[in-house]
Amino acid sequence: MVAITLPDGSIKKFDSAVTGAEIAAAIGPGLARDALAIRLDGELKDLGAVVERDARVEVVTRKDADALELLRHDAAHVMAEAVKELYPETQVTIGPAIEDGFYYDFARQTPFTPEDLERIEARMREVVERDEPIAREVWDRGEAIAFFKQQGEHYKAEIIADLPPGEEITLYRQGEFIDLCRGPHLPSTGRLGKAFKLTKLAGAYWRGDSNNEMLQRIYGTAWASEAQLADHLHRIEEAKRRDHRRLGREMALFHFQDEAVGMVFWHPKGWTLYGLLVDYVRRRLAAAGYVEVNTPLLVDRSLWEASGHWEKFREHMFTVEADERTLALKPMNCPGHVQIFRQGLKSYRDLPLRMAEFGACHRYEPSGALHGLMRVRGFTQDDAHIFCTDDQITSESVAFCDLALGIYRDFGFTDIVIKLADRPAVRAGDDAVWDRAEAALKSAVEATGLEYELNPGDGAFYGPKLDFVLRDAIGREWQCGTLQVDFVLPERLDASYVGEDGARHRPVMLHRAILGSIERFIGILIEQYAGKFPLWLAPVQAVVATITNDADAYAAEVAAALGAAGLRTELDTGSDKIGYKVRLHSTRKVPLLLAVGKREAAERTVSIRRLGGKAQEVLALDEAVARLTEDATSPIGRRPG
RNA sequence: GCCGAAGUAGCUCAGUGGUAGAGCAACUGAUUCGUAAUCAGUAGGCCCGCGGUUCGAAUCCGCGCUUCGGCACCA
Repeated sequence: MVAITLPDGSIKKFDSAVTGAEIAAAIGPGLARDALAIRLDGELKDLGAVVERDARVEVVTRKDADALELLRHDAAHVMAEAVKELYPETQVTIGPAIEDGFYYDFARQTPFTPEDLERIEARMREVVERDEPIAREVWDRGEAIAFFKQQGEHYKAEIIADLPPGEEITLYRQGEFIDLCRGPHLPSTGRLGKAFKLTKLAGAYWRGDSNNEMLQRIYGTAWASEAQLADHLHRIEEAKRRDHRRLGREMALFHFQDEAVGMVFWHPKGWTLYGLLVDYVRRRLAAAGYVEVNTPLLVDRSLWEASGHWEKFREHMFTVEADERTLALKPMNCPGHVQIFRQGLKSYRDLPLRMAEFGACHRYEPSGALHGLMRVRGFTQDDAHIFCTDDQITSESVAFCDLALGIYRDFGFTDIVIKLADRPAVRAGDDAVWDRAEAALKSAVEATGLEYELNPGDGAFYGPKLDFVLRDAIGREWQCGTLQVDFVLPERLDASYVGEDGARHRPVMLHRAILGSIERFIGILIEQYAGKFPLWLAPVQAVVATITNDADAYAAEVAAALGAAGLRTELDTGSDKIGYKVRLHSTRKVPLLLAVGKREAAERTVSIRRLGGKAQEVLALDEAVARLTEDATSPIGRRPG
């Protein structure tokens, strides 16, 4: 007797062991038809899995969130089957389900072409049409290895040979195609349905190691319904429309060109934005007790040798020869800050010393890593180093988390994941110090009340760190802030302070950034806001547009009044119709459009239209200036001057 | 850096061996209009670069550069 507890709490009894399919059938014919798999005591299993003892069972259908992973995993297998049919000389390797879809890595001499992709997708649809049953088989390890070797599938044989001893070797067979797989799978290929699409071709290293040969990866997306697929494709289009590289060009914010690969040419409107961000952060830092400094871009090699960068970071540094010496463009600001710290004797009374710099850094990034503003070779960090005692690590960490989260909130980021990376295998400093530093970071994160993830062993060699990952308006994640504890650099560069006891001590350095790089953060903001910046950040805040040229003189007066009140204002006295001007400035994403015609000129009013809205608000000029300057106030109050 | 694809007007793209094109943007003129496109005209090109094949190359071939999609990298 086997008693199966269903999700609604009811219990079905069977005389002997039953399969998932039989359980579904016992509940109802509709469910039997829709069943894809079961969840047995919380664990996903094939529909054909046998339940031999009392258990909780849920029947999984397309409507369940679990179904997506199954569908995607099956899509990968169906793709592999299609590829083997079309190109039998191809070897299969691995093909997992991933976010939004799946991929499969293949080994093949001649690369796949975009036309091959179409053929493969068409063949996949035939495999689905055939509705081949998918059967699970348990194999002996040696036999499985011999089988795949004999099939010419050397990668599969290698994977099996590397599986931990004692692990059950399961193969899944569908039609002529048989693949090593942990499962679970759908009962047949027909259940995959039609809601899938192959999306891109890419290279990928075998086992993710760049020392290995490169395989060919085919990516696809798969969903439970065609409506979901259409939604997904629509989201991709939406993301393209938000792409900061496209918006940056359209909005005349910046450009790149071949003579300065990976470095930004900031245009007037982009530089306005840049300045606004720096100004905002500068005032936040001042309020949080930081001092600001500036250190040289070009520094002699000897300092980088002393700091350890020459040894660990050399290949990412640009160098310059001059005066028979080798200078390096700074890739980081920390060694420079230690030089300032070392000027003059420091007392424990000087600590914590929070030293900030909008530090222009250059790094020779691999060419394939460059990506618009997000990954550049010349950028400016909102960097700071906090020199403090061991005892101050906790309070400084808590204060930093508070500051960072406040800043993120001002830009509309509230969905933030914090990652705590602790000691790596190879590290500097003794364990007692690591214990304290890790505990300090942990208590700082806990004080924020936010959830955090542990990245075990992912800390820097010189200390543990917290990373702040923001999730933007369309769900993408960006790592921005960081807080790193460093016990090593003060030692290497001989920073010290005099303690209460009159003896010399090593300070601890906390490396920290909030936006990360200004360039990158602007890229993120462009995409977060889809170019429609909040009023305080918009490069052009208002356009005064005339309805007829009779209002030109008054319009100039309105624009001047707004400009005098500190609003970034443009005047449009062109001879186009007001409808055209509304459209033009709307597509340019100007937040405020002030239309003035004969009526406004006569009454000394303005008609305000806000971006995205249709409503117009007619206000007296003085009132409008007061209202709009109020609306344009930055989150930390009016800009001085 | 590695695999693949692409590079034609400011932008989006057509042109696949025989006189470089369209739409939008720009410029000029007319129009003076009440909230997402007024009309007409003009101008705009080392077709990424360098070699090669050919009577002839934007088009075919080779090399290089850059960009895009991934992989690796992101101390």
